[in-house]
Amino acid sequence: MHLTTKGKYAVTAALDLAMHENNDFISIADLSLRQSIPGPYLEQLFRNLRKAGILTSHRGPGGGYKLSRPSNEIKIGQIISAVEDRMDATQCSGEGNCSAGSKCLAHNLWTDLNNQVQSFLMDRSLEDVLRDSNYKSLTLNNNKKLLIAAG
Amino acid sequence: MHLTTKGKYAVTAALDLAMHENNDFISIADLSLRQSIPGPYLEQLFRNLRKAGILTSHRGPGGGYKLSRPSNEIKIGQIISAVEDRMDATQCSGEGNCSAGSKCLAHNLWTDLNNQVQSFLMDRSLEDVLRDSNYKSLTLNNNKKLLIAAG
DNA sequence: CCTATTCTTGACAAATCTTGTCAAGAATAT
DNA sequence: ATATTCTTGACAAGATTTGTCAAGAATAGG
Repeated sequence: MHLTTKGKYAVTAALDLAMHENNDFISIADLSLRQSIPGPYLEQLFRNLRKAGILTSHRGPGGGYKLSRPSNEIKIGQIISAVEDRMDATQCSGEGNCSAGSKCLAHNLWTDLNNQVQSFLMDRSLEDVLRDSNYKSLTLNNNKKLLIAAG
Repeated sequence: MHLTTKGKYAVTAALDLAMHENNDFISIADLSLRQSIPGPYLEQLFRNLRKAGILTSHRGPGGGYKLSRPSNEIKIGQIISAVEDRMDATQCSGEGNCSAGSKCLAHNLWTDLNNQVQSFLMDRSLEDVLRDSNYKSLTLNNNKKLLIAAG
């Protein structure tokens, strides 16, 4: 089970696109700058997201990328699946031949873990994550700052 | 979040030790053979498990390793913690400075995922896994075989 | 039509990590 | 004594991740 920066970059970039959902297309250059992700690397990741039908692109001046569906219809799990290829925790791709042709002692454990993680990621849309993460955090940070300043 | 064969080998080996809990010490050679894990590699992993207080060892003829506690008191999560050093899914080791000094858009998402996975692994002891995995699977396999043979 | 912009594609390279190996040494049972 | 087995440190091959690059195609705007 490997969740690398690849997947995390992809999610972050998609969250940025979700934040600017009403805008038109957003260029890789802008995204790269805002989220501190190397442009050419993001390019590579966006290939996969486009192929997976998650992003729509447009070339030429004013072109760029945007989400192909509303942010509440795109699950984090879909994004990760599109860019990560080693999320499976079993040694046998789930086939149950991990130990001399049959299931290893831990096979069911890893399968259960797979399901757990998969559910977690598929239960959360971009919208969900935005609602529950940064805005709230920023507010908290600001409050804290004000309190500190006031105290 | 990286769960590699390192962690999986360690769990498998610990499960083997748990299966032979009543026996005395078990040598790396035996374990290596039974579980198809490269001996010298297992050695390396067992260092960490010993340092973590999960295994007890004894040198000399008849020596080897055994669990330092009953198998129902050893959690899968403890084993994984002892050998894997990149299980954290955040980019910032949980410090919340993942994006220019403050939390990135996905920070809370990865923190929640960490907790989810950690709970899963800490909720399961070696005994739990043994009870729920291989024996049952073997039984199912045998039944299936019998049914196929009978059909 | 020309030009600047921006995605598209394929290939490549550096850095890091994982996986596995080895050898010399220390403890211990018989 | 001797064979067995862990102990420790270091090292190396392979795979993966991360990041780069360059040439090309589409397109908006003048």
